[in-house]
Amino acid sequence: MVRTSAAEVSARDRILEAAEELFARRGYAGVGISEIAETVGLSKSSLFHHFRTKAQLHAATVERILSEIDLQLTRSLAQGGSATERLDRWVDLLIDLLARTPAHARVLLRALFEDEELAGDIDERREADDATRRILQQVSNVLRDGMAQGEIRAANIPHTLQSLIGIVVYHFASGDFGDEIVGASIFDPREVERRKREVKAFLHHGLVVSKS
Amino acid sequence: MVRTSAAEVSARDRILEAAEELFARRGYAGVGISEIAETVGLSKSSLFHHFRTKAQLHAATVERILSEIDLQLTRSLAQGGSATERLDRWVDLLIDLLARTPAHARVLLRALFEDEELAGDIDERREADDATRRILQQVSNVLRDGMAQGEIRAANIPHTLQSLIGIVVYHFASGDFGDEIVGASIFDPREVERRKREVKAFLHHGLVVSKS
DNA sequence: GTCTATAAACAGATAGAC
DNA sequence: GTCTATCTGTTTATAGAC
Repeated sequence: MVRTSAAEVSARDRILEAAEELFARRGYAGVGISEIAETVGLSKSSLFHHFRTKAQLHAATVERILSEIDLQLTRSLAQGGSATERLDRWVDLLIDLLARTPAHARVLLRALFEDEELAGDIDERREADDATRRILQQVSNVLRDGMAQGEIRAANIPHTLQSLIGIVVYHFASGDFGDEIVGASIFDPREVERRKREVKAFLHHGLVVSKS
Repeated sequence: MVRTSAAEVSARDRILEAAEELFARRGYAGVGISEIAETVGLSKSSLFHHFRTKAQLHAATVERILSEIDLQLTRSLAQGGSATERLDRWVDLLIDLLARTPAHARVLLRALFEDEELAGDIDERREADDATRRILQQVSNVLRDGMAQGEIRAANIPHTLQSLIGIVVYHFASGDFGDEIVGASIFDPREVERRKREVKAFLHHGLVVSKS
């Protein structure tokens, strides 16, 4: 990987930033290479110098997001604490990461749906899959630990993972629809803080008031 | 609206079925009119006889799904019961509806993300929006009733709606990724039943074991 | 590393015959 | 209601100069 020497952002990174924004808004098939090139201020052909195909550019975009999230979550979970504390911290941090860059959640969810048309064996895709596995393995470990300690209810772990993804990632990918439901921008700092509180309260108490 | 006289499915409906399947797999921009036409066994031009534009065909596809879901959920909620009972029934039925037709959840979630490129004022889109509003209003009412009765915890209703959508709809839209997480097809009847149990347990108890 | 020019395929949509 | 033929613009990708 070639790095530019100084503080200036490399052409490669500027392409990836523009691509993320556009892929988030219109998906893989909805964005043309020429449109990304225009946004960056390069010609179409220059993009093909940095990325062999459109599919590889997309895979690199997804990989960049997942690697960053994996890095930060790993660092946070390493700080220790009870399973409940780690789970709460995981939720807070993931929400912060997805709220800071609105394009993240959308690109990630869309990438899930677009797995069929992005099937080829691209290095970046394999790295993205690895990052995904690491992220999921770490939450699984927290849940398993919590269950062993009696801190966390004995739920089915895979289905719990799916619920956590649905609750956190879907919300920040829901765009105008989400805005309309909550009556404000889902990325408004006040609404982000509210989301953290509501998600954690959901995890701690569920919705239904216990009769016991 | 023109209806064929007998049991045979109209060309319009055959187009909508093929369109749903394809839009679910590759999204709005990823599917060509000619591909849909080929699947149905008609020429490209024949599709333009039934639907003025590609955007209208897509809107009609989404509208058909939402109207069916709205109809069934309305019927179910009308059967009465406590707020908790109605909420549980709502979850069970929505999961059944999304599990019965794998394309449904994907088309719906993708439509959320593709709101930008489908902005025009199409009749079918307005009807789809109305159905969505009715569906959400009905769950909101259940939640509000339950809170008034002390059956349901005093949570923020919009954020709770988002969580419910994330937990139920995302799961059935997650495709191969979801399959890999749960270690089986998410549409396998056993896994669907498990999803119902896990979601309801989540709603009733949360994840964390209460210390009180 | 960036460019212009171009290839070859495909998109959505329309005209008009039957 | 379905068809063939066609228009116009756009797509990904490549060749080759600088």
